[in-house]
Amino acid sequence: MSENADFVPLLLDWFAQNRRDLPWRRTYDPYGVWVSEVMAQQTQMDRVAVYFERFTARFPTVAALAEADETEVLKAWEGLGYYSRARNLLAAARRVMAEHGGRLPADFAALRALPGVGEYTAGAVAAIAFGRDEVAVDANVLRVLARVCDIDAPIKEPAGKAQATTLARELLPPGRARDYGEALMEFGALVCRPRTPDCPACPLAGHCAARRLNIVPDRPVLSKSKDITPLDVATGVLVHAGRIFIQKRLPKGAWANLWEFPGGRIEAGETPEQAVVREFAEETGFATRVETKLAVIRHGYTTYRVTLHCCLLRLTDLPEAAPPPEPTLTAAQESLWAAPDELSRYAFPAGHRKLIEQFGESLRRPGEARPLLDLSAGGDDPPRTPSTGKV
DNA sequence: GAAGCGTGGCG
DNA sequence: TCGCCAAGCTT
Repeated sequence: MSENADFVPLLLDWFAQNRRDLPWRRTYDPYGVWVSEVMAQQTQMDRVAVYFERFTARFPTVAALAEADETEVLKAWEGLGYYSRARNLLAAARRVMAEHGGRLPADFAALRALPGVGEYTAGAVAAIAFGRDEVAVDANVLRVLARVCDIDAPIKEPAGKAQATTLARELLPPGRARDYGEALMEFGALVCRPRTPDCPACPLAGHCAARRLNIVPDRPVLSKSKDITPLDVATGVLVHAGRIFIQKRLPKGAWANLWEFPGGRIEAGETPEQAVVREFAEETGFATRVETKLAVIRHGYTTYRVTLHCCLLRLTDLPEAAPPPEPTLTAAQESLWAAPDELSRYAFPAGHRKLIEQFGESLRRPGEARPLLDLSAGGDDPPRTPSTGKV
């Protein structure tokens, strides 16, 4: 692989000309770099930038974050996914206050010891925020090195990662870890892209082993992909006396500590309406009936592709004037009856947030003869059947 | 080592 | 529509 021995100066030149203007690059404040790197885990930079601005405006320093409630932090993270990142970030901020005097440590090992900081993030913060000679090997770096240096091991598996990491360290120009690390990743994101590498415009083309061998489509070597399971889920918006029932999920597993409408998997032979009534009874003890179907929302997560059937529910055998009953919770740690305009305070999974936006929109639409969802209580006559559009 | 953990964009 | 993929970490 002698042909690539000298590509790093070209890479640094390219970066100097093509560096994106990302918010944390204005000052490289360590706290900002850290937040951006945690947000960037399994997330593309264009999305990170939007959340970053809002998050750091609300929590501008380690101290400000450390003093926050988890509820607020999750709300600021809402829609970004992988919510354990937010909970770990908060826990780490509190530890930085307690153990590091409120200043993020510059040392790789001390960074690596913080919750939510793995090999990548520790290297990225050490190099980018503090200029330490460390490497940050993310999916971009793996792909770039697999192509330029012709790594033939599956690049996401330990052997392939180890080869790439060794190469990345050997190629690191001492004292320039920040530019080098950012350049490798930026180059992977903008030029040496996953399925559409821009080889004709590539400044490293003359140094790329995969290009010389005409095997760019075969680099990196990919692992076998996992199956995606289709899943039908029913969820219910229970309305009583103008308030909506929501519950806070358990502290472990998917969407830990986020709020939601109760619901669950539609079993074989069940209709969505039957499933949501059954699930509601199991999770809250409430006896309900379906008043109307509100929406069908499609979304995916990890190994599932979910079709979410959303129903408007009413309590059976309870007058609207009666006070909201107390649930017996089996799938949640807490619950409450929220006024419609209070729902925006809580963090919901994306599918449920879409549902809220949809029926919130119908509330605000004045031209309709009757709102899609009538939250103004009473509820004697059911609303018109809405069109179950995808969201 | 493998699986769990979100979401949205794109070809 | 569908599969792939993203500046990964934890258990």
